[in-house]
Amino acid sequence: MKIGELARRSGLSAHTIRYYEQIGLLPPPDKNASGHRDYDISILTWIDFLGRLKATGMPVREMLRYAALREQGDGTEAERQAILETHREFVRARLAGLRENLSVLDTKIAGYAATVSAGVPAEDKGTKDDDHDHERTDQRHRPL
Amino acid sequence: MKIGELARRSGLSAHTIRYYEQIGLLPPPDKNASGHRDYDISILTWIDFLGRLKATGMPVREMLRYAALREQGDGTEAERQAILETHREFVRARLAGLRENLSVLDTKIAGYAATVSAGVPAEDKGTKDDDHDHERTDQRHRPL
DNA sequence: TCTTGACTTCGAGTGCGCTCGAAGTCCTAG
DNA sequence: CTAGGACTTCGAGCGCACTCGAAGTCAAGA
Repeated sequence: MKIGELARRSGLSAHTIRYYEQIGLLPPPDKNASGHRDYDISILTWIDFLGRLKATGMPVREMLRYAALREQGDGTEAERQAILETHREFVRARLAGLRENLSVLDTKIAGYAATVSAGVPAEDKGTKDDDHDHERTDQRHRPL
Repeated sequence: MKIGELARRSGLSAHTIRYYEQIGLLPPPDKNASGHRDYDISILTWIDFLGRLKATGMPVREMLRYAALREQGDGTEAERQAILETHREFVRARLAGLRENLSVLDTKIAGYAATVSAGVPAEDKGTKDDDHDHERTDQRHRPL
């Protein structure tokens, strides 16, 4: 498979694929007589996994550590596992934070919904810690 | 409250606070006789909310839209609500993706755990779509 | 009085992760 | 034979969100 096809199939651009190879995220592929890159289909699995690491917020530097171990092959499994376990904790924390923020968002939207439907009384809907924007602070106690 | 204290209390740096003001995320605060910024405590609520938008992946450009509406005040509620609802969908999608990737991560870690404990047989643990790294592709069918 | 240190504005620099363009080579179809 | 397009390397540029430093002002404490 040449780089163009890999680009199509992986969703990365050919530019990005070369960049990933350059920094060491992708192993250097075989090249044909013309010097063109010739990829094994299995690279797609790896690219997919890289995408997941990326999507979960792993920085490229960390992916590089993992990729280097993978290249080294046997004997690096424990370290690779450790990297993934650490990352898993990171992802779990992110999920928790995201869930919390989502609920704040829900509350705030509910506040707007109340305001909009009830026709502006915005004050004293009692969503406690969320004053749902308290507008410009300088007009104290909103004159109405 | 002066900028230093706000920095301490908000977790942002004074530099970042001025930057946020400059781009329009924070409203220009009163200034005292010496030209120093004098913040109302309520700004903390707003900064906290901005932090949540940021933590959930809202780009600064979008926060700016929202902040501008907030500055405009009354009559912009529906639009602000719409922004938040759109963002909520975005966050939900992210959560779903994150959860999926987390489970892939779990599977992969389980694969490593099996390899490590069983002492290398790595092949045929049967985690289906995850060959748990398939090492260097050029050593076909792994010679052992 | 002097010094310390928090504040001001302004513009330049940083780190990340690509993204693009230039200049050249090579394969294939018409 | 020629035109087109995909490929090569190399290095520069970009968008985002800060982050920092320089140079100067000002207020309060020893």
